[in-house]
Amino acid sequence: MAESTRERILDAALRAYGTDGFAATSLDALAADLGIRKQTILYYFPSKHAVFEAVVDRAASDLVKVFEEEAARGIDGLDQVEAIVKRVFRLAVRRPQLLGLIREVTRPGSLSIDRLSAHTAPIFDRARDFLQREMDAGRMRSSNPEMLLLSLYSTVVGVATELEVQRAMGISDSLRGAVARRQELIRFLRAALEPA
Amino acid sequence: MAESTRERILDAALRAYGTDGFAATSLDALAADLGIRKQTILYYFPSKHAVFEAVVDRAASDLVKVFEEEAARGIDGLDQVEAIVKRVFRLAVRRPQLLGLIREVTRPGSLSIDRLSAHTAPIFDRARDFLQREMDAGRMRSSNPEMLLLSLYSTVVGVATELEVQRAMGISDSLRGAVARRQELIRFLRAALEPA
DNA sequence: ACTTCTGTCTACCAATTGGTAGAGGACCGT
DNA sequence: ACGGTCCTCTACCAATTGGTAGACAGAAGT
Repeated sequence: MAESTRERILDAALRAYGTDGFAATSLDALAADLGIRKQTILYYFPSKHAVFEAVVDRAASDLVKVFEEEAARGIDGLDQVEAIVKRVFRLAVRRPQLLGLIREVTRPGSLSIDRLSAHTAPIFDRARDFLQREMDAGRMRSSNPEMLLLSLYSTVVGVATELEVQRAMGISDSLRGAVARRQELIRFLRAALEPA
Repeated sequence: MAESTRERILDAALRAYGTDGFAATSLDALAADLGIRKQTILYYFPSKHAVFEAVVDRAASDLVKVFEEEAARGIDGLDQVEAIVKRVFRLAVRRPQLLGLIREVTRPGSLSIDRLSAHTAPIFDRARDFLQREMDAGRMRSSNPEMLLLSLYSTVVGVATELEVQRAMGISDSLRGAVARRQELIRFLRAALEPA
């Protein structure tokens, strides 16, 4: 079955908001990209901002699903960290706009940050518990798990999404480049996390 | 002497573009914030985009200055990394919009990325050389210096600027919080970089 | 006194913005 | 055949956008 109009709108909106941003994407541009009129968009969503919120909701639940799937496997220690990094990279390669949207939402002064937080809070909690558990078990260098989580988040998301910075540094952004980046990142994280 | 109108415009524009973004900031809003008409802004700058470029230029050279000052001290190994992290954090606390602007410019699909790169390329080169030198001297775990630089960049900038993510994780964003974050980050980086 | 230059303003403008009102077609169950 | 619902459209609209033209005031040079 062909994708419903509503779904097509959300797909196009994710692409546009994830690369150009919310403010820079007009309803007219979005509609033109889909070959429809903006009034059709406003039939499915009450306002431009409502489109954004729907996109955030869907992106967040996609993201959460990835983590839940991974967590369900119940791997231990640094292997678990490595597995998650690999998943995030696969996502960054396959659906770069998704991480772009996260970046858009988490910018200072964002409107829909709470909407995103509501989805992600449980996985943050779970991640923190995981780190604490691993530290207690001596499989990971002990430190403040919240701060560590923040460092991990920044590193992984940054390496996965800061493509322009990479270009500026002269790093190749080919697929082979992505694999190399991932490998180097995993080595970096293992070194940072291994117990002394 | 009172600040010139041109300087006042650049200050206000940095604040606005660094928090709300370029597209979301109209010339009218910018002018209203300064108590002038937008035509006065257009007297000093030929277009809205020219204002942005001027802001990027000034922000980039401020940033570069910070690094050059630090590099001039010629510290070795991990102490140098720690000193730079401290500088970046001081910047993040004192002028958060400056890092916000960097974030805006480095977003995928950005227009003025090349303008920023032109300024920062020399310090990236210098940083890469520094890392290579330290590895050769055995003061740092050896790995690909370019990739390592990217990991460092992501981690430092992320921890310094991802305030909304920190809120979502339940981390305090007070000044004391910033100090704690910095301390934890330095421990994290030391662990990641120390030779085996 | 006259001119020139600098800076800020008022008055516009065409294009674009998000959003409303409602027509009309396609498909539905009856 | 027919009323209702679903979907997409045309036709508008008021507000806002970035940008132009030019008036006007003050200071400076001559």
